[in-house]
Amino acid sequence: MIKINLMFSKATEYALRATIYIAQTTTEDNKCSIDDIARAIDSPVSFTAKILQTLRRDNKVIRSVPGPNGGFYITDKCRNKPVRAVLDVMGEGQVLEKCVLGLHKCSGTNPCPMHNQYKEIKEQLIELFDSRTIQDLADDINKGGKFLKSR
Amino acid sequence: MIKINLMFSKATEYALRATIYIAQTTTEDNKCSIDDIARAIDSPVSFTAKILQTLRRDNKVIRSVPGPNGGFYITDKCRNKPVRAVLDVMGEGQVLEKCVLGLHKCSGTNPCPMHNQYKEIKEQLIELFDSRTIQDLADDINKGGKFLKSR
DNA sequence: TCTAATAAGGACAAATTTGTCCTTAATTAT
DNA sequence: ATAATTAAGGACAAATTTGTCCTTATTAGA
Repeated sequence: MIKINLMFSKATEYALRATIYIAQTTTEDNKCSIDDIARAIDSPVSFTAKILQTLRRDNKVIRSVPGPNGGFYITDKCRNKPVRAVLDVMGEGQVLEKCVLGLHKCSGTNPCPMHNQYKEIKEQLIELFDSRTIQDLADDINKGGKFLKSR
Repeated sequence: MIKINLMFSKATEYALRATIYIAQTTTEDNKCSIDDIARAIDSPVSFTAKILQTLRRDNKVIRSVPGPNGGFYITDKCRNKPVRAVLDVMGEGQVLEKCVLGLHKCSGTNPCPMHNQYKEIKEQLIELFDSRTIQDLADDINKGGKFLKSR
């Protein structure tokens, strides 16, 4: 049995991929369904449905309407949010700040032995998730050569 | 309820801290006990015991002997292994290679939209865990100003 | 050899994460 | 209004991770 964890929970990985897919394929007038999304990002349908509920909470990331021609979509305002917004709504916003060795309080004044070197990497990670927007990543896919599932 | 996951499992975090503590405080003639370790790294005793069993497997990272004056210690050979060795024995050696979006096969030929930028960060992470040795980190602590638990 | 000290190991329990299924609610089109 | 379509939401189940506890094995020393 091989381990494959890193960085984010499965739920957050699905959330990131789903959000990017929604940004890539929908407008307010052209929504997509749970089934579309799960197929496109290669995720379990029912679990994905749960995650989409979280993503739409308070309209922070995506929106949805039920009924015929309903489904999920994203507003222009949300498209332009940093990817970090997805982490936040999934409750993993602080993940990028965490200590590699798991100290509850690891900082310049109480550093773990990895702190100083890891800090620089951490800053790049934070910059990456704060500077790239959801739309940004969707555009990458539409330009071609980038994917949301393995082939 | 706040989330605090990142990067490694709790088990691996404890494993890293425990190994560093053992390198910091023991020699073949001066071992330390499970209780010492759990106290020093602020981890649950019984769970730590389990993790230590894994770490000593095949003498890959640490060694142990039961009985009076027994306990855990590390050989010079193992001290000088990269921290990556701890990840390997904990079954998380591949963690650093993983895709941030969770694609099973994310690579230059099948990249996720984060791949290119994340690759550079990933390389630094790998370099960090491959270049720093266990003893290295233990020395940091002995020099003072670095810690294995929060104060 | 006996006892004490210590780790090894198995069985189990609790907590969390991942996932499914079914019913209800909302929306649209007829 | 009614029917069809779709998401919302709750209850539950499975899998994994985290953690505990108890018994056994090993070692050292008296």
